[in-house]
Amino acid sequence: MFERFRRYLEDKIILSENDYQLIKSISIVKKLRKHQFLLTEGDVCTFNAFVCEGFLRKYSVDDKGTEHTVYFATENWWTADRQSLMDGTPSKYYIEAIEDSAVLLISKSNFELLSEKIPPFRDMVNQLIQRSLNATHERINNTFISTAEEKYNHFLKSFPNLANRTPRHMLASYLGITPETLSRIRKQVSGK
Amino acid sequence: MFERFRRYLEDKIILSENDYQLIKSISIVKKLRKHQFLLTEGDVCTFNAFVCEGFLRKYSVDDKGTEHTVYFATENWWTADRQSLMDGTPSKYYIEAIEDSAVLLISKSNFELLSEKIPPFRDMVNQLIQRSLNATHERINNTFISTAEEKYNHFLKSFPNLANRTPRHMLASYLGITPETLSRIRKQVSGK
DNA sequence: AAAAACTCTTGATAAATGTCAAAAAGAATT
DNA sequence: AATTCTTTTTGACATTTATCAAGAGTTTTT
Repeated sequence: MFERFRRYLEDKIILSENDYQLIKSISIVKKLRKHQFLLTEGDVCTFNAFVCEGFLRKYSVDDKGTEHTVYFATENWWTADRQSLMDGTPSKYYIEAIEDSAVLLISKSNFELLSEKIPPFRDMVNQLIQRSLNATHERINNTFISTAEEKYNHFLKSFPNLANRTPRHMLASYLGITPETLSRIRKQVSGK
Repeated sequence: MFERFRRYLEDKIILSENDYQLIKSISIVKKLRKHQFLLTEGDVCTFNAFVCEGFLRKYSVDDKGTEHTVYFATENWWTADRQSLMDGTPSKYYIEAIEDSAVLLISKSNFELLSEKIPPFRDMVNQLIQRSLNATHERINNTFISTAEEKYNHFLKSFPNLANRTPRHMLASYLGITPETLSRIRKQVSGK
């Protein structure tokens, strides 16, 4: 499993063999079966997770019991609850495997160690976070600008490889609409 | 004006007098009158801006000409279009002074210089971006979870000091509702 | 101070999306 | 292959929010 992560890193930054050994030594492989949780509400998140294979989502549950998907993560993506990780507060989110998955866990302290010892790693992470922030702002903007149908089409265009893998009701909850509305939109769109 | 920024920095990190002199030497003070733009759509954003005083907002304009406020910035906040800044692409956003304001501009290259020469500065910035990302995720989650009224109340609670300063139609566009709906909500809420 | 230009509120109506219930389709399990 | 469980679709109806138009308040400009 670590090989995946290594290839990911090789693609982004240049590291010594020692660096890779250090990273490998602190990485924990975790396999998850479909429906299994990596994090549940109330937990304090203690890791960053790199997705080697599979498909996960992060979601919250509101007072009425409705799920709201805030994030998907598939191969080569990261996932965690950064808020909880940063502040040590209990998480409001669930992170659940949508498919059988394998992730690499790096604990908070080890992650800080890596950032300290390996500047290129630190810079890579900071750039990722920047990009993530940009993408999240973009998502907010789209959410407000678009109708349900436009949001659906925008998702298809942005994540063509996720479209078929994503259960509809999870996609609906990611778009902020009900499964029924999504179903009707899909019918309309296919008729065009 | 630089004094404001200095106090802000003193509050967060420990720097030498030399560091402050360096920072001061590359900071550009810019005063903005109400309605004046710091950035307009199509511009490439070339700076990070620290708000010394005043009140600004960042918004996009959709096909129908409707404005969508994505961000407010007041004293001690930062503003920029990071996407455009990072990639050198034309911005989709306007940044406009809502009140007479004074900002400190730091160009992209000087900002990188500071991050390189002054590690505490770099760390501070990275932490800010992390927090901003957390807040933005939180905002997305709230947007989906909440009704218009809840979003309004949440804004009041989160930014009590902005509530009275913010023109209603801009607040409405930040919440993703129309000014008319906001007006009706305010009437309801005040009746309680 | 009057006029003009915004901003906010109110009312009537329309459109989009949500809710609830049930049927249909698809997967997983026996 | 049959059964059970889950997911998706469909229909009828309700609710929320948007739209359009007009009027009341505020600010800004002349």
